[in-house]
Amino acid sequence: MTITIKDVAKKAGTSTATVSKVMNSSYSISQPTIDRVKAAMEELHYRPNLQARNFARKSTQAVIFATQLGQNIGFTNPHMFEMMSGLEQALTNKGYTLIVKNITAEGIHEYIQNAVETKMADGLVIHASVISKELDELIYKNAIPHIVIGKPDFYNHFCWIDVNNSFAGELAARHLLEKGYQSLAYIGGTEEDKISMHRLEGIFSVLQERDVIVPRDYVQRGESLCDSGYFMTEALLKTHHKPDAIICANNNIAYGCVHALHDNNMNIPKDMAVLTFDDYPFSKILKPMLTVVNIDVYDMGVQEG
Amino acid sequence: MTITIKDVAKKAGTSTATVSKVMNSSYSISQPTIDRVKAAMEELHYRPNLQARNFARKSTQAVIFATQLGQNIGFTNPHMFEMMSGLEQALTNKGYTLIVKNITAEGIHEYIQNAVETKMADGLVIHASVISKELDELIYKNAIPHIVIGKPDFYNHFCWIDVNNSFAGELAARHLLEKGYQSLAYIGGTEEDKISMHRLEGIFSVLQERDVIVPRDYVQRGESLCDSGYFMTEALLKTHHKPDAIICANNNIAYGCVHALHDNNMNIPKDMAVLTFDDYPFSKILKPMLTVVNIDVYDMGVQEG
DNA sequence: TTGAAAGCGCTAACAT
DNA sequence: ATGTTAGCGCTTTCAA
Repeated sequence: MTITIKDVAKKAGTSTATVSKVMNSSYSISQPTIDRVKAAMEELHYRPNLQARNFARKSTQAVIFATQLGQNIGFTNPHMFEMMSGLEQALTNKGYTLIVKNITAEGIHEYIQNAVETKMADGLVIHASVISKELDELIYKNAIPHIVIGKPDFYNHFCWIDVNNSFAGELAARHLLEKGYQSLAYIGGTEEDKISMHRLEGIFSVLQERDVIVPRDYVQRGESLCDSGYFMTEALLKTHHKPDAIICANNNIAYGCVHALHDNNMNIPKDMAVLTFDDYPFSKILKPMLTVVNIDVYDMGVQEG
Repeated sequence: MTITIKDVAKKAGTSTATVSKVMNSSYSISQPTIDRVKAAMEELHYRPNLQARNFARKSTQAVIFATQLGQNIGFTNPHMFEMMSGLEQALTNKGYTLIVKNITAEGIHEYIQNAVETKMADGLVIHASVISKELDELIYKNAIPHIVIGKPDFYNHFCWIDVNNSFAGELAARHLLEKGYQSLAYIGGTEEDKISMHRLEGIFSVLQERDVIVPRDYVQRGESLCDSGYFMTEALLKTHHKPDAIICANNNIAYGCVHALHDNNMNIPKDMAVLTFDDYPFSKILKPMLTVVNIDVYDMGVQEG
């Protein structure tokens, strides 16, 4: 029924080995033979069976992206999908296939072990939200090809990459100080929000280095929501000495911040500078261009390749 | 090196066929043999090679989700990832694997053809944003197992599912009218936003059925953004006869709407009812609970299974 | 109830 | 430069 390498070989009057060699353009085959084989392939509409090929080659040409999905994840964690998209792109370029797998930190050890033992994929990309110490051990002991996206928060042997949020924070602070702003405020997520905390750390390190003192109420914490950004900004405006620049932990917050300033008739950046970290979607919607420390999460996915 | 079915057979003193039969619990094997084989598998830590199994069975146990990814997609299309997550869930339950593939409407025909011919997957899930007439033909002629997510906007043979947005609109309108609201306004996306348009259609059909006349300025169009919702709401508040209920096309818009009402000191739902369509994230952040026509996009993905 | 053996479709030594 | 052949690891008919 389906055309196999045998059919092609027969039609071309060669052996299957020769056909294989032509396909993989390895070994030396004479031009006439190549032509005959190619003609036969055309004529028969031959398409090699990838499964058979990979099986014979003992490779899968696939990479598993293990992360926590579940309801509302599309809304709560766009960054992850952004990375996933970048990853897919990179893998495609290298002829790999992306398998997406939903898993929890509890289940991952078993899953990965099984995936590796049953040879489901050649490599793994693991979101930091689902790693564990046992997983570290498993991966280390078995030398499983992997990469963790996001910095692990415990001692480990993982190979990981992350956006250097602390550094981004430093950049942000330096930039503002260099522009002449004196008193920087930060409105960020909760203490659990590591990204926000890292950005704050970076900012602090710069301010300390320059002996700038930050009033307690210059650092506000809240949810990563439009509204929360709004309220935190209003809180800042009520402080004794108003700051002259606000660094927002992320875009949701920045959104609310801009709103609040607008409602208070404050001009950006004249009355108040506003800075945030991700480009999207500000490039499109904000008339007063905010300063943006652009971090390419998509690109982070691409780097995995 | 790796333990194969042969090793198990040897250790259990049987043939590989028997081992295979034990694994697939088909055919009749005596209990003692089953025990021996299982013991051998345990002892050797045998793990069947899935690639080999699928190859022999001529199946891949994989489904490709073809959609358009690319930069910022995580932010612009959370719904899609929501569906993807549901899909993954459903596939996992059936022992299938989800392959995610980025593709455009231009490239999909070639990709799918290739994917099918080279036997990359057993089935396809295709996002409506990348379908085309040629694809329809290809899939129809070759009887390729598939499902399109989202309603195609041209005559076709696709097997597709979609959220019935028009019906959701009807529900919304009926609900409000039954609660005693008289003049319904709609703030929605642009004309290109099909979801928004379908919801509006549903609303109109109910209003027409009851001979309710809708003033022109009761239907506002804008971007699917927080800000846009804000401005559209303010526009509504400036109309001659203010409406007593606002239906928002989606949550971004609803977000801005609530804000605007708040800024205008209007109480929800006393002064104005607000209704929107997706649950998330209102369940968490809004004190005055909005009425929500909950559409489970995640579940839509699950249905694919 | 079990086993022998012929594949699945391709690759890769090894020979020629 | 080309062909022979033995796999890859599992399934599945067919016979015993």
